[in-house]
Amino acid sequence: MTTQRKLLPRSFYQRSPEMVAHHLLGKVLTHHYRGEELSGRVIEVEAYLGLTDPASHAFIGKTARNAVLFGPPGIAYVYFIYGMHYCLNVSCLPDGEPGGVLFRALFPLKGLSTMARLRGLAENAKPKQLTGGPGRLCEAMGISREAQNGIDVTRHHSALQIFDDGYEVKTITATPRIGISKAAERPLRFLLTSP
DNA sequence: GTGAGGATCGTCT
DNA sequence: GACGATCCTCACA
Repeated sequence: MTTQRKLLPRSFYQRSPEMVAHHLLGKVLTHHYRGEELSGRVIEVEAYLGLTDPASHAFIGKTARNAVLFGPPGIAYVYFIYGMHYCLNVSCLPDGEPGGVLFRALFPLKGLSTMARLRGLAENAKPKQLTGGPGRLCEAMGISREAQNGIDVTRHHSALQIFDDGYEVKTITATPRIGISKAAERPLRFLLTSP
């Protein structure tokens, strides 16, 4: 089971957000936080298509906030929402074409006690309480806009990276996206049914 | 167990 | 000046 883990290359992200979202399930998100490794398996994501998707931040055109989505693929896009939460995305498609994938939930693997502390929870907190939700997983992983927006997740020395550890994905379920008001009916949310 | 409402601020009009 | 790719708490059943 413990095969060598491989850092996902930029070409992995240079595809449509739907494809990238689909293939990101089961991969491992890792953040080097103050000398400690925090990591979790990706179990829920959503695709945001760009100029053709009214729910996407990129739909309105390029602005200071969403510039990362219009840049090269494989870059972390972190934004602040509702005055209290951060959400983590990774950019997709070639340079110049906007698109991204939102990380909605992880299954925590390493650094559980640090995650619990960052979330303000007890050591024995359930995975869902720790990293089940876009805002929660950012808090648990120590991710903020100032520090992580614009980071290249395909570089070997990046604080934020995504690996393939050989985990075999069994069943993927597609459902409508959560918490949006426009184009809410499109099935662009993907999740693993058995982590 | 389920549902309503509040917190709180960066970003765009 | 309005609103949002959310989360938490507190009623009520």
